[in-house]
Amino acid sequence: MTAAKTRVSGRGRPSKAKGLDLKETILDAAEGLFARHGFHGVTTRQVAAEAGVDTALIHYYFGAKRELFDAVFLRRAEILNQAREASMNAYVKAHDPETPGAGAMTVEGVIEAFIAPLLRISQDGGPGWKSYFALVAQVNNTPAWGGETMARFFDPVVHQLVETLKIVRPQAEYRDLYWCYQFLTGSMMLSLSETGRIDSLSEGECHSSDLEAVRARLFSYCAAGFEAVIAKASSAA
Amino acid sequence: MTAAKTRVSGRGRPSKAKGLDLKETILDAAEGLFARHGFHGVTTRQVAAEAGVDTALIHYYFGAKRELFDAVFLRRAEILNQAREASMNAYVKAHDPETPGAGAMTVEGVIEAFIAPLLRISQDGGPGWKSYFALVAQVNNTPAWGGETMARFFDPVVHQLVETLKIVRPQAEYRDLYWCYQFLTGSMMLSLSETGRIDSLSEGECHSSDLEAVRARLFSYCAAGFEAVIAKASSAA
DNA sequence: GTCTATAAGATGATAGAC
DNA sequence: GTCTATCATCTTATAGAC
Repeated sequence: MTAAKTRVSGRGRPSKAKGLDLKETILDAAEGLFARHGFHGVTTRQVAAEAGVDTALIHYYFGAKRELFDAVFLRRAEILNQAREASMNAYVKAHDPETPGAGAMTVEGVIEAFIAPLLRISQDGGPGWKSYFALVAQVNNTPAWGGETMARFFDPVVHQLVETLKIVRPQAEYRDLYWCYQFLTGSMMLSLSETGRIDSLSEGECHSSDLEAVRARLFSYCAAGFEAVIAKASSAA
Repeated sequence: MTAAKTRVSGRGRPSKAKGLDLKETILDAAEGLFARHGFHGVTTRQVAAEAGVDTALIHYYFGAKRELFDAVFLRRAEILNQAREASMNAYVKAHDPETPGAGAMTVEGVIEAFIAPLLRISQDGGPGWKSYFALVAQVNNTPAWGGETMARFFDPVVHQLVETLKIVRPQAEYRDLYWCYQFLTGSMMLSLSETGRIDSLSEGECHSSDLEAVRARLFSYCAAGFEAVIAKASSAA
């Protein structure tokens, strides 16, 4: 539906050194389509049409279709990881016990430091980021190559989360923290993908695009869940 | 990989009135493949090969590819809904205030009545059910036609959950209950789809196939989350 | 860098023999 | 009911002109 950015037809002299812009245009188009229909649900022709470029250009820039997908996935993963790592480091630093007057870290605080950057980026980052989160959510639930892809890109920051939580609750077992992380990531990814299901389910009471509503609830929801699981495990031991 | 059930080749006289069995065989094959690779990631030829039947038979029995998918999705949805509805009705009845000696309903109890049937079916139902849950999880995170499909099949039982929770916590706002349900379903679906990611993430500490571990944590995790969100909303009002 | 043209093969679906 | 054979179309990807 959406055509090319500037030029309508590919006629005549390409308006100079568009190479890099075109590459981004193709990535944007691919990102949106992959997010909506999945890897196999999109053809390179569709991507070319959406980007307003020729099919051959896609192969010229990215090679095979799967490489295009990886390029889409990789483009924002780095930014995401840096934002989350910085957020968690800042939280830990702000609650350094050596710092006078700094309060102690809390489970909810750590979880907020882990999730909040994603909500903020989704809210302020524009439609490309919305598509990207939907894409990640889909990959996360794809058994075939999803688990491997997620691990490759996002495992380090998750380990950072778990280790930080282990500092806050030293008595907690790692297996409880990992299970709780799985619960957390399921909730978080579904919320970030904004599927619209809660809109119809709640008959207009809630809107999946309302990430402020997510922010107001998800942190305390997850924190209470973590605490409950940890407490239950301790009492059973 | 897996060949046909009984006959090795399609040669000779088909061993009588196999029609219904074959239909199920095709559905089983399609279910497993769709669960792993999604709708567009599977070809009718692959389904035919996996089922050990001819390609034409698939169209003879089910028509178009999308109709085959719907048949796969529908086959177990009904069973699932009945199991969950029965479980929740039984829980409500067991805690009827009119019944002498019956304790009051709890948030955790209601949530357990909602989720436990799925865990039990996945544990006792065989590999077909495992595939089915992975398939539902994938559809749940598919923006294109996923939301609509999920709504069509599973909205009623979710409304039943929300209404029952509203009885247990009358002061809770519906929007809080719907948001918490979204968090719950994200956790639940990811756990049921057994993607294997937690296995590598936890370096062998946890296994996604260990639904007993999920059972031991998910109910209390979600219940604590619901309570926290409800409490926060009340105090803010 | 960008387009035209096309190769080489896979895909959903059907008609008709048995 | 089941299989053979095939159509018409679409797919990814490349070679080569400009």
